[in-house]
Amino acid sequence: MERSTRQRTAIRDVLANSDRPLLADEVLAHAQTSVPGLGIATVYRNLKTLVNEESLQVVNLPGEKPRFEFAHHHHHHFCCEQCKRVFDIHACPGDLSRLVPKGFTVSKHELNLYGLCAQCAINTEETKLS
Amino acid sequence: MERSTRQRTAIRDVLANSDRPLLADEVLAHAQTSVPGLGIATVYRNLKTLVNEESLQVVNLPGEKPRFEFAHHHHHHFCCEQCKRVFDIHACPGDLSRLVPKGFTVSKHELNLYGLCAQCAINTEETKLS
DNA sequence: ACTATAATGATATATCATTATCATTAATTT
DNA sequence: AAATTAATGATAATGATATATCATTATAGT
Repeated sequence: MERSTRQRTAIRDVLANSDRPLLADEVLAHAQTSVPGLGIATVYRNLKTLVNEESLQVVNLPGEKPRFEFAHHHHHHFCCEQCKRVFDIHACPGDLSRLVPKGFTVSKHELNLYGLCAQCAINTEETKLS
Repeated sequence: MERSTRQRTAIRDVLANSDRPLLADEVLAHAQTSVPGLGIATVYRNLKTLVNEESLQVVNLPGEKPRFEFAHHHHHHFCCEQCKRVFDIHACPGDLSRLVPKGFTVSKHELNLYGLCAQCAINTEETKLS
């Protein structure tokens, strides 16, 4: 059966406590604060397991490496063009079947927004003023 | 200077006459009907050139290889879950800045719809009846 | 504590789309 | 028609990422 290890716990905790999807490298870096020797292979192994058991969702944005977050209700993503962090967006435009041609059926949709996050918007504003 | 070759013309024609984004392999297959000996390297070379000069747009869908289409006005994509073809959707939900948290600014968005295209929806319906 | 074996870490290797290489072909210019 | 050289085609090489390998470590049941 599955065993509880410090590595596995650390990896899961990092993802459980994140409010945004993380890169494998980010998971590694954060988890290494509690388990210094942690290797990237273990991160990949655990991510794969969690994805297979559908605990984790993969967030794929064009030109970006996959990010991972615990599966939760339907939502979308916002990618900050400055800091490159990806945020969850819990609002949704709703039913979009009106957008497709006659005869097409829509079963799901994904929406990615791009722009500046609050933090980067402030920094950009400050830069302009100085 | 740039020379006009049968290969280049064939590749451009395929893309110019397509109403949906095509995979490199699809471009190759279609262009080979007019230039049988055409190689994949030439397809990639020409795609790259066209993307660099911003004539072509790259369409990246999660888990899919890149597709290519001539650049035109803002639009979205519909991916048929059955035949895997990707269609352009010219309708748009419009301004989505209402969806993001306070302080965030939205500069662009991309929307991917999934479901069945008209053709596959009919086939699925027929299968159910038989 | 002992045992069985799941899990790990380091790194070699696989994968596979894309690019580079280079001999050959063929489109332009003269 | 000849010369120049851009473009092509075949395929080896690359690059980025993820996985496999395997000796070692450490968890959990007895």
